[in-house]
This record gives sequence, C-alpha cells and structure tokens, in this order.
Amino acid sequence: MPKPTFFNLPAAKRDRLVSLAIEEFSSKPYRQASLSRIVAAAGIAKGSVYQYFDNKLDLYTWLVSHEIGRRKMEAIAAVAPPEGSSIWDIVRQAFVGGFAFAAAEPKLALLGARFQRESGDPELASIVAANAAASHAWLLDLLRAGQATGEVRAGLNLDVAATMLAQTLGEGMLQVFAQAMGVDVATWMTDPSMANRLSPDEIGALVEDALDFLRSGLGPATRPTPPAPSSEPSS
Amino acid sequence: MPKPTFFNLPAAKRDRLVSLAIEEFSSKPYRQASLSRIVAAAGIAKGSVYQYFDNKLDLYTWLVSHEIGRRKMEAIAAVAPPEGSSIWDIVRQAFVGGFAFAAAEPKLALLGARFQRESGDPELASIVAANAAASHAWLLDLLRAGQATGEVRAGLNLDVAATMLAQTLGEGMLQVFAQAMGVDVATWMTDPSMANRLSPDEIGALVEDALDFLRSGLGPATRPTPPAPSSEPSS
Amino acid sequence: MPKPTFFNLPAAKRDRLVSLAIEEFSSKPYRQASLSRIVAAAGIAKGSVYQYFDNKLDLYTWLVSHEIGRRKMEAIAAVAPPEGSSIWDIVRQAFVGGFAFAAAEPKLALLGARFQRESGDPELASIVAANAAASHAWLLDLLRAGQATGEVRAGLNLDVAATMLAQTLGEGMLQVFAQAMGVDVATWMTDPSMANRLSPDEIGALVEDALDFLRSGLGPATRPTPPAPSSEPSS
Amino acid sequence: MPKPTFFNLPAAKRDRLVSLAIEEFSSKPYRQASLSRIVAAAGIAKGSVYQYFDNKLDLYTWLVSHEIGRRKMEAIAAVAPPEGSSIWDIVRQAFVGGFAFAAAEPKLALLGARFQRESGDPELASIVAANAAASHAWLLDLLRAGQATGEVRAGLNLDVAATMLAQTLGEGMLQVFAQAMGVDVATWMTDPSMANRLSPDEIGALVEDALDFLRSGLGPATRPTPPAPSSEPSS
DNA sequence: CATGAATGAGTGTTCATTCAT
DNA sequence: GATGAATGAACACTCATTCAT
Repeated sequence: MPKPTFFNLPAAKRDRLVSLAIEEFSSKPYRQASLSRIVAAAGIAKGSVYQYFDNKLDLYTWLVSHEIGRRKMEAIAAVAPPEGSSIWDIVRQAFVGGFAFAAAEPKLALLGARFQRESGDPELASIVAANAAASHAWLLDLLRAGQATGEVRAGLNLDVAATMLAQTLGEGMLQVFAQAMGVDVATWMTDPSMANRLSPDEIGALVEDALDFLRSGLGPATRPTPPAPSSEPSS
Repeated sequence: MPKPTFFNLPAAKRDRLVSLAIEEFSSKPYRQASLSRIVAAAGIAKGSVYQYFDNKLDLYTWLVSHEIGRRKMEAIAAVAPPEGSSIWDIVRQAFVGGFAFAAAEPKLALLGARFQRESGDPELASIVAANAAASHAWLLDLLRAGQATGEVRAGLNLDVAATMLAQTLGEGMLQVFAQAMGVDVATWMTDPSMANRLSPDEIGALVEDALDFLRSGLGPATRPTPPAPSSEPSS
Repeated sequence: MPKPTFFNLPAAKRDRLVSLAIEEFSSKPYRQASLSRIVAAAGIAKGSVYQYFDNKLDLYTWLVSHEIGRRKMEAIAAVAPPEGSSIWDIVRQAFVGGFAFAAAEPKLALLGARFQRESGDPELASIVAANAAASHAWLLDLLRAGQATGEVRAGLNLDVAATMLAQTLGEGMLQVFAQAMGVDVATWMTDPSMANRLSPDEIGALVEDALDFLRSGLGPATRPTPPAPSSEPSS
Repeated sequence: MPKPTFFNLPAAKRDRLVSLAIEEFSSKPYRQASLSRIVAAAGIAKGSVYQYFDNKLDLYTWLVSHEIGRRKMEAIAAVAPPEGSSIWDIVRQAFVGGFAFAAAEPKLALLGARFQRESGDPELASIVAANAAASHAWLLDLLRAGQATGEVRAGLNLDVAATMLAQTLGEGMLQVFAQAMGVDVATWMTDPSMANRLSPDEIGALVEDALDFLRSGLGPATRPTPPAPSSEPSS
C-alpha cells in the first residue's frame, strides 16, 4: 500500500508519476523495470519514491491492483448485462468490457496482460496467485449459477472447468487476438495500438468463436442451429 | 546453436554442464538464472561457456529445444497410440506421455514448464513464439484430421480452437494438477516431487475431466436456444 | 543541548519521544539507529525533532548525559554508603547501585552499556572521551582518598590504576556477567531480561571475586620481591 | 575467506589492495568504511573486489585475522621469553611485543585496536566474540599455569580474572598509553605516529606500573581480613 | 511551533561478457 | 581449446537534514 504521503501529493505530480510508472512496468517485465528510470523520467529524486511506497514491489502491487480495480469498474459499470442474463452473456460481456477498457487505457491494459504473464517470477508469486484465486472463485460461482439454470451441464468437474475457463478467457484470448492481428503477443505488447487493426466486427466474430468452443467443445454434438456472434478479449 | 567445440567435449564433461545448466534454469526464471552459478557448480572456467555457446541465450535456447525434442520423442515413441486412433486418444496420450516424461525427468519437465511461462520476457519473445507456433501448427493438423473423421465438428474456427487447446493442454493442465495437489504452480516448481502426491488414478481422472471439457464444452448436450451477447475477461 | 522548545513540550509528548528514542538508540549502535524510525514510532513530524534538537548527535548526547545523570543520582541517592566508608564499600556500592539501576531501567542501562562501546565512532569520540575523563577523575579521587586512609597502597601509579579500574568496573564487569549467563555481551544487549538468569547471590559472589582481584591482584598473598619486566596488549 | 583468485593476484597488486583496505578500515569503523573508496583509491573495478572476497565482511574478517596472525607471530617469534619463564615475563612480553608490532606496522595495529572496539556492531558480533573467546582461553591457560607454579594465588576466580586481564591488557593499555601521550585513544588512532611521543623508557615504566597493578592489586601489601559481599557494574 | 515532502549522494552487490595468456 | 581475472554499468534502497507552508 502507498503511504499517505502519496495521496497527499498534488494530483498532477501524482498522476505523472503513476503514468510513468505504468509506462515502465507495462513495457518490460517486473524484474527489468527500473525505479531509476522512472524517477529519471519523472524528474524527481530517487528517495522520493520511498516516501510514497515501501519499495518497488509495493509500487508495482498497487499499480496492478489499481488497474484491476479500474478494469472491474469499467467492465461492470459500463456494460453490466441485465439481471437474469445467461451466463454466456456474462462471459461475452467480460470480453467486451475488457476490450473497451483496453481501448480506453491501453497502457493499463498492457500492464494487466503483463502481470498475467509474471507467474514465473518468485517475487511476484504470491500476488499472482492471489489474483488467480480470485478469478477462479468468480468463475466457479458463475459455473455453479449456470448449472442451476441448466446452461452448464451437470456432471462437469467445475474446478477443472473454471481453471480452463480462466486460461481461455485470459491468456487464450490474448493469443487469439494477437494471431488475428498477425503478430505475437509480445509484439502487440510493444505497441498496444495494434489492436486497432481489428474491426469491431472481427472482434465480435472471434469472441463468438471462442464462446462456441467454450459452450460446445470440439466434438460433434447433436447439434442444433449454431448461435450468433459477438465479443472481446482480456486485458 | 552450440559451437562445434561443445560437441567435441568429452561426454562426461558435456553432460555435467548440461545437467547443471538445467538445474539452474529450471529453478528460476531466465533472468535470474546465473551463468556464474552454473560454472561455479560445474567447476569449469567462465570463459569456456563462451567457447561452447554464443551467450546465455544461446545456451538456454539449446537447452529448451533439446528438452522439447526429447519430450516429443518420449511422448511419441514411448506411448504412441496405434495408427488410426481417435484424436482424443492422441490428446489423452499427450497428457499421459507428458506426465510419464515429468516423472522420468522432473528437472527437464520443470524447465519446460518454466519456459512456457517466460512469455513476458522480451529477450525470449522470439523463441517462445517459435515454440508456440510449432505447437499451434501441430494442434491445427490434429484438429483438421479430426474434422476429416468427424470427431471434430465442422463449422469450428480452427485457429481459435487450436489456440485454446494449446492453453488448455499447457498452462491449464499445469494449474489443474497444482490445484489437485493443493499448492500453486510456483510452489510445485520449487519441489517437483510434489507430483507424487497424486496417484495415477487421480491423474487419470483429471485428464478425463479435461478431455470431457474439451470435447463437449460447458453447455448441455442438447443445445437450448442460443443466447444473446455480453461478457468479461480475467486478469 | 535540547532547544527551549523541547522543554516547553507537554510532558506526555516529551516523555514519549524520549522513551522511543532510548528504545532505538539502545537497540543498535548510534550509526544504525535511525531518526526516521523514531519519529515514525512516535507519530510526530520528522522536522519537529529539529525544533527540539540540533541534530541526531545532539539528541543522542542529551539522552546519554541524561541517562548518566539519572544513574548517578540513583546510585548515590538510593544506596550511598555512610560517610567514612571504606573505598571498597564504595566500589562495591557502585556495582550494586548499577545493578539496581539496570533492573529498574533496563533500556537506559542498555543505552549506557552501548554508549561505552561506541568508542570507535569518530562522531562520538568527543563525548565518549568526556565521559571517560569524568569517570577517570572520579576514580582518581577515590584512589587518592584510599591512599590517605591506607586502604590503597602507596607507590602505585594512580593514573594507570584509575584507567584499569575504569575498564574493570565497566566493560570488564559487563563481560563477567555475560559470561556467567552463558551468552556474549552482544546477545545480552539484545534481551536485557537475560540478567534475570543470575540470582542476587550469584551476582554478589561475582562482585566479590572482582573486588578480590582489584584489591589483591593475581599474585600470592605473601608478597615476595617484585619481579622483572616484559609484556603486550590484546586485539 | 578470500577466493583463490585473490591469492593468484600479482603480489604488487594484491599488496596495494590490502594496504589500501587496511588504510580504509583502520581509519574508520567498519560501518563507515567504504568499498567504493577502496576501489577508487586502488584504481580497480568495483566488481573485482567480489572476485577476491565474498563481500565486505569477508574482506574485513580476513584483514583482521591476518593482522592477528602476524601480530601473534611477531610477539612470539621476535620476543618469546625463554622456556620456564615466569608468567609475568610472558605478560610483559606480550606488551612489549605488541608495542614492537605497533611500531613496525602502525596501520595494522590500528586496525586491531579498532576491531577490539567494534563490539557494539551486530554484524561483527560473532567474529569479535570468537576473537575474545580465543584471548580468554589463552589467558585462562596462562593463569592456570601460574597457579601451578605458585605465581598466581589459589582461591582466585580464574574466569573473572581472565576477563579482567583481557580488558586490562587490551583496551586498558590502549588508554594508558594514550593518556601518557596526552591525547585520547580516538585521536591517537587518527595518527598512529603519535606513539613516537613515548620513549622506550616511558613505555617500559608504564608497563611495569600495569604489571604492578595486576600482580598486587590496589590494596596494601599486608592483606587485612577479607570483607563481605555486595556490588555492581558500570556503564 | 509543527509539518512532512524533497533531496541526492551514498551504500553493497550482481552479472554477462571480453580477452590476454 | 581452456582459462579466469577484469570490467563497469546497473540495481534497490537508506537517511539526516532542509525549508516552504
């Protein structure tokens, strides 16, 4: 958590620092991101950062939570589906909200995407795990609700399904979109504006394809008419 | 690629270096792994490594390819399903083969798992991408074959499906198993022997659950009326 | 010296600051003690300390003098031997008073013990020297008085004797007690309550042993002819 | 312990580094001594020091042991008293040898004197304690031998006596000499050449005074009846 | 009289890479 | 082909002190 000092800062100064920190942490992995670079860019003293945060990890953690907080608010406030929606609507909405957020705040979205990929760094292990646990719990609830309404079939191992769902919605969608843009995810991260290469229709179609996979799997069902397209990726 | 000098090395010396390098790279992320530590453990001169490899990345790249080569061989040679098998048998076999490999060579398997999670490091971006592309191509072929036999339904976006499949089989299964052991993946990586907590039966059951998800998706077998759009991403 | 502002402070606030400063300075060497930590614990502004004291050294100096003043008062007021006592009673009394003080105010006693060991720090050189000079003068007076009453033999180099006495009574006794507790002095400083391991009887016996050494030296009681020269310091 | 690299260094380079390190560590307390300053003076790269030693403490520890080793050799080899000497001759010799050493290698002697005074620094606690324990053991043996020959009276608490002896021979003599020079020890440490103010005769006389104190104590030659217990440490 | 943000030089330590022998 | 010493930039982090408000 930031120290009170941080919140007492003039908004302009604080915002400048935050945005430069986001810039740094979103453009390279945590380990390679450098406090020195941030303060140099911000034109403030190295020691000042330590008036605001305990250490590098504290700053990073706050940035990430902040990002997640804002993303959640965006996703929920801006595009919440009506009460009683199908869980598929909710999942679709998560994609759409995420993409809207990414369009509005590409740096922050990039930071989130990067954070998702920091799972190998021991120093970040605990916060990555905490975040993953929260996502897992949310998805588990969603699946349970879906079973209650019959939208999710019974007899499914929900823990396994929630884990797979998290992968699919997260890193999976990242890759699907990158692939549709014709670059790999790392390249995309280099230049978030690449997302503009995709038209809303293309995005919608990709989301529907993903939903189709999630809902019906790969195998042949006794398949009635296929559903209609729309939606969007994570972070 | 290793320089010719590397292959001219006495096998004992070469193997020792390789196994200590695997030890180091499998116990921490690429950036944190240290050549100094490897040579200190191996008792060879620091400069010698540069007689064998161009640099740290070259060594790492070779280790990872080597690992992947051996893993492929293991998975295919040791447990290849009969010609004409169902693609589901093949996928199942990939899991089983992967687990057998992990049991036989935990350090190498760990290295592979870690490699999978290095996607955020720009220095490794290209080799991670190359590896992902290879996996993707292999899965795409598999899915096409499945469509030919009717095991995979038509009308599927195969690119999307292959991507999701890769996530599911890779990081997804890693998390499913970790969750079944009651730890997170990072902790498991710390001590590969934790995998012993799972009986073959439990493993088999988890694999079936995953296959069930892949084949039939989350929705009920009898498809209800298609819903309308809306959704949300993970982070 | 503290500035007037310090004495104008509400007693509660002043006492709190003093006691937290003692806590900090008694738990680590002067250089490692941190003003930042003190003000953080006290919940006062960093700048305020500079309203009360010139700087860190000023605060420390005052604390130490204050401590020594109080100790002197304790030792003298509480347990002063009757007029006309033997100098050995006075020395014994110094030990007893000191131990009583340490029991009553362990933090302060600890600070004093630590101060004694700061002789190597150039920044503290002058105040340590001043304190040593005062002790030396006091002991010199004591020895002179002893010579007057015949309790201290004539022909002694009193400067040398006073110096040795100061060492013996100070750091020497610290080590004797630590040794009796089975720890070293640094460990003891970590946890002043360790002194409770020694019963009053054990303490008394150690003090008598020390007095025995001081009074009669190491040589045999029946004093033979004085020996010939040679020797060396420790490191 | 230094790494082999250190011993493989050209003697000139190694000696230069050692002497600059001694210069630095003997002119200020361990905490204030700076590796950066040493390498700057030596004109070598900062990283090089870490090829020779594990860290700052390792360098310091080696310097101190080295010093003690050499001092011991000096004191013993150069001026060892004949077999069967009185223990007083041995103690006298220790002083004389120590002084000879200090005259020959003032910087090293200074380092030793400073080390003796680092007892308050937690980081050095263990090596200071180890050194003190060795001194204590040596003195204890000496005293036991003295008791066997009747030079040291029976009925003495040898642990207490050895501790006091160590203080007297070490810090005590340091102060006695400083006092005779008319400066305090810290000032003396600033300029080791001050020791030249004392003539060999003066030094001899001070040593005899100290021995007199050690052998016969402060009390009169004719021993009165022993007193009863009670007492206290200084601080 | 109190505040507390700002400072910035300073610390010890790490590491991949080079290159003369 | 092997060696291993040398490099030096880079890192996160600390802290007493100042001074405008």
